Amino acid sequence: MAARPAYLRPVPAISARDHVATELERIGTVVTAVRGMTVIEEDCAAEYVFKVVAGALRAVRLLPDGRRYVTKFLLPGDYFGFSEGESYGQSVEVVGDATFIRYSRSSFDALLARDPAAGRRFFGVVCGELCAAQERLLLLGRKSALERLATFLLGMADRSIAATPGENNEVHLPMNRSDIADYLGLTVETVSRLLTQLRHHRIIDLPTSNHVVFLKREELETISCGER
Amino acid sequence: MAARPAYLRPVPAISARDHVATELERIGTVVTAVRGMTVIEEDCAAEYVFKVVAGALRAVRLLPDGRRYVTKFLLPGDYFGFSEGESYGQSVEVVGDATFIRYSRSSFDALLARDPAAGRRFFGVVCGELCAAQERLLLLGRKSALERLATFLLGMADRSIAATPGENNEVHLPMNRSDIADYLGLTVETVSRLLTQLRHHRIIDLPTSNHVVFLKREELETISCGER
DNA sequence: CGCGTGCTTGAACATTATCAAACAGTGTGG
DNA sequence: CCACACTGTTTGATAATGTTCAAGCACGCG
Repeated sequence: MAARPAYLRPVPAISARDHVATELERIGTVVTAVRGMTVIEEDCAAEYVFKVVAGALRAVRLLPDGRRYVTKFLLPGDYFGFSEGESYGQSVEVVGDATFIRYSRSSFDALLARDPAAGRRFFGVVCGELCAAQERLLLLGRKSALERLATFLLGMADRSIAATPGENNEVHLPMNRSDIADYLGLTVETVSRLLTQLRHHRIIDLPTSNHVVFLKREELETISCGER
Repeated sequence: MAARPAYLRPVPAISARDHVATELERIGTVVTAVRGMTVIEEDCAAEYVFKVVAGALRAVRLLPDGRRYVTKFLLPGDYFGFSEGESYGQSVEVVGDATFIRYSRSSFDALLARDPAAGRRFFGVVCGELCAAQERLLLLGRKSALERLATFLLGMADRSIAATPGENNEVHLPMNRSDIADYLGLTVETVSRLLTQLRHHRIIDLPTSNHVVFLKREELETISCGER
């Protein structure tokens, strides 16, 4: 088997073999997109809902003066494009070549309208997203730069495919320093400095700038929840 | 009519007169709670879902060392207690004496299971919450202290009852400085200093410490989105 | 080989936090 | 009714964390 980085290994389009999954399969189209492409543009008509199959994307919001915030990194299994109103609330761009499934909003809505199981399913999905967002509000509101970075690294490790959460000891980071900084509410320089600081303390290793190895996972965990 | 502050004026328990509302009405119990009470405790079994009728509450998350973050202020019309798993993800405490409706999780789930309209409704509600959370991620990640405060004041004005959004020129703040600080990821001192700064620039007035009057709304709006 | 992009490192600076103290408003008990 | 205590707010001086600006380095690509 070819040595593809984990984030590029595809996962099955639909994981749970239930009837909601079958219905979704019927209405979805598989799409691939290359690095840098914009999949969704903020304030444009919300015509589709998506699910990531492989690769990585980022959800982005901008301030009028150009300051950028990365709301979320989208990895295999994640949905995106949900919106309450007529238009999308944020842009979504491709970080590393990605494959995803596209569902038209009208057929998605029709599914919700006729099938209570689908409604409950997606209600749960969005509740989970909301909970994750709250976790990040805590991170941005009350954690130090180092704590944010440690939390991020552990979180990425837990989210990577085919990893037992809490046990994965290396991560490939599909995004660059600038994306990480904008995700953690820091600057590129600070992210870079803290990574080298962790490296000098032999808590992580950085074989390449996108490949992180945890040398002392427990210590990272201690840092991440602010216990020092 | 008694001069009750707007945040204590009750709103109808159920606003939209549709059949989902009727179903909800059947399964809800009205509850009142006094200032300081804990309605939901983080990590406890998620047995109920709630909807605020009057008053104000705060959703809170804690770090092991005691740092606190206020995830959201809950005002009349807001739902709370949604959770993906078995337990709540955050605590909810009463800020100003509150009245709310309590729905048991099992009857709420049953409603979702039999009624597609209910599923869609709450899917939409949670999507809206998610969007608001993303707005706040941008605020915490990329806005300055002053920008955060301006955004907060305008946001509270828009959310107060019986106000035309964008036109309300005064707000009563049911929460104290410490709550505001924990909501904006700042300290009490910074919040206080920035409020007096806005007052000295005659952008707001503070007849009492919880009553804010907008003297130059446009300027607040300019500040809030970082255009200066 | 040279260019470009992204990453790292350093020095000076700014913003916001921390520590400390004074002040205001409210309720309680003498 | 006043003194007192309590809580919440404001203000000041100092310090820390993270930013900004600037330059050098590394890797990949034409």
